[in-house]
Amino acid sequence: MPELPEVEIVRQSLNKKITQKKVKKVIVRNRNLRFKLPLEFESFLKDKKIEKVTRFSKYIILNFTNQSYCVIHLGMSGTIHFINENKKNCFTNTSFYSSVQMPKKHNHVEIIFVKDIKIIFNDPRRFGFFEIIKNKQLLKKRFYRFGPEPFDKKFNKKYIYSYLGCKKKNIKNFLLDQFFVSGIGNIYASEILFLSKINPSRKGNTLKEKECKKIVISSRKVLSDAIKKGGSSIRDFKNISGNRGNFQKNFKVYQRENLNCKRTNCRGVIKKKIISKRSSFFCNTCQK
DNA sequence: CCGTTAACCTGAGAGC
DNA sequence: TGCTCTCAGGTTAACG
Repeated sequence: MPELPEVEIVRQSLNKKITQKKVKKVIVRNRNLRFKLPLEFESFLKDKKIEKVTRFSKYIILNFTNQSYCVIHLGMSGTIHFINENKKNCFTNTSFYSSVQMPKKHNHVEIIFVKDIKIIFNDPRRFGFFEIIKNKQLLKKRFYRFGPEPFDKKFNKKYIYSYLGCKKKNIKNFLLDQFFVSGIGNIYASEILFLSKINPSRKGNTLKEKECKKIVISSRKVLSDAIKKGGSSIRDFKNISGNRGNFQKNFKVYQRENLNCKRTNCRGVIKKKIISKRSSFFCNTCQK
């Protein structure tokens, strides 16, 4: 489901809700996630206190006060629900896939804090996963191969131009490659290329420096706009606190096949093309 | 090393 | 209704 903006929204609300809270109990109903949940998972979390909740790329990182960590990936369909037993019907805006009614069937992990506050990890497809990381060095090691996030100043024209070099892979796949750039997924890759006026099928080695610059600017714009709008909710998601993702209303190309191009003075029509088994949307007229 | 493919899963929606 | 097929916001092991 979630790309950088959606994960950031989840991080923000989690950070508000569980900072300084101590884990009282962990219940695992299904260990068979994308990677099998380690056997020591429950005991590792128990009695640890949350210092803060951070994020790298599409990963949520629970930072414990003793400098250890729990890394969470939501996969395609994972959601985190916040529940305060003292205030019934209190959900955070951490769901982008499911409706308010959580199908209990897919509640795989519950982390219960003091004062009857808990978070529930729900994931129908089970592509999501948890990892425990014992110290700062190991956390650094976990992400050392990852490319910079678009907001990082290392993600600049020169970096992109030299990384693409003579490589023949198409630019759409580069944007999805987390070792090149971290946090972009299938929706935002299409949106970023539209804003950059670059056709998703263009081979990496054909991009000019000026186009690399455009990718820097547009990826920052698309992702930060999406965060401002609370992320994208493709399914008809609503939650009780009333917050929901709204960026889907701003999509210029994603899921707009056969509709008119939104760029001023462009009379093009949005096309859909399967690139490496994943759908890409683009304007055949203004994306060269 | 590079680029592509299959595999991991469930559920919704389309078409018959 | 019910069956089959396709598709979905991601990652990674394996292959040529």
